[in-house]
Amino acid sequence: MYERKLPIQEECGLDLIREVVFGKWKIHLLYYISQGISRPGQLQKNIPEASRRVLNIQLNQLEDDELVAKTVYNQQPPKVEYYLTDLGKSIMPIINELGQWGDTHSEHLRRVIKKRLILPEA
Amino acid sequence: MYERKLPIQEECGLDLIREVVFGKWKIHLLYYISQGISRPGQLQKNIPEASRRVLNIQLNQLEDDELVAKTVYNQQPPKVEYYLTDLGKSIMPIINELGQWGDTHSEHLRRVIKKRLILPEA
DNA sequence: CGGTATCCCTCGGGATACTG
DNA sequence: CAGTATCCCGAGGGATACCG
Repeated sequence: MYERKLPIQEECGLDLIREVVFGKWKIHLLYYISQGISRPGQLQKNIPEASRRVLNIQLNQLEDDELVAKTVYNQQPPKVEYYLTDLGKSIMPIINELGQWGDTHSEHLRRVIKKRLILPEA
Repeated sequence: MYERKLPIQEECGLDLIREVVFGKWKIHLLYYISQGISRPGQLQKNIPEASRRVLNIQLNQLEDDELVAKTVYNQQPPKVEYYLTDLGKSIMPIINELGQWGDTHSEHLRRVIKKRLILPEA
């Protein structure tokens, strides 16, 4: 009965997840795209705290990771529509659960997070 | 029929989640603690890629956010045991799902992630 | 409207060494 | 064994301006 040195199976799943969805705005982007908000301008409006540049970077990464894809319409003015791939769709249930969890405990979470922002000046 | 400017409910859940679980090792820590690996030294062994310092920082944040708590035994040598709070327990199902999703798609994910690391030298 | 380039700066996180 | 202090670095991300 050897102990496993590295519980590869479980551990790596979490590592991979982190690589793919731990950008500051990635879960938001996935969420909004899943809601049919497909155009970059719309996404930007829904996440005003993020700059256009960062949003594009993270969209590109999501594209590289094949969680989203886009349709480019060759016209003036340009028009682009993002959509979830099958892989992207497969992760949405979990992201929705995360969002719900955050909502459910929002009061508590807001409290502890604020503490983090204020205490430092002690 | 007004459009909602800010879909506060859903959006904020995701923001809060990010604040609480998006440290580099937080989901790993939660996972291992949930598996009964409660002592700092053991956690360290299971996450050798992380330094002791960072692990402690993230454990402290998880503590601040009240996802985990610890028991300190006043003895020599010292002994500390972390455990999940009710709030922490409540998020484990989702984290497990994340891990499973990562495992399920590990082949695909490893492929696209590697691409990210190699292409840049073009 | 969509995308990228440049610049800059914060801060998360790694290494090491020290205290209880 | 557990925790913290110091030092340092790179990446991630914000602002702005410019091409298609």
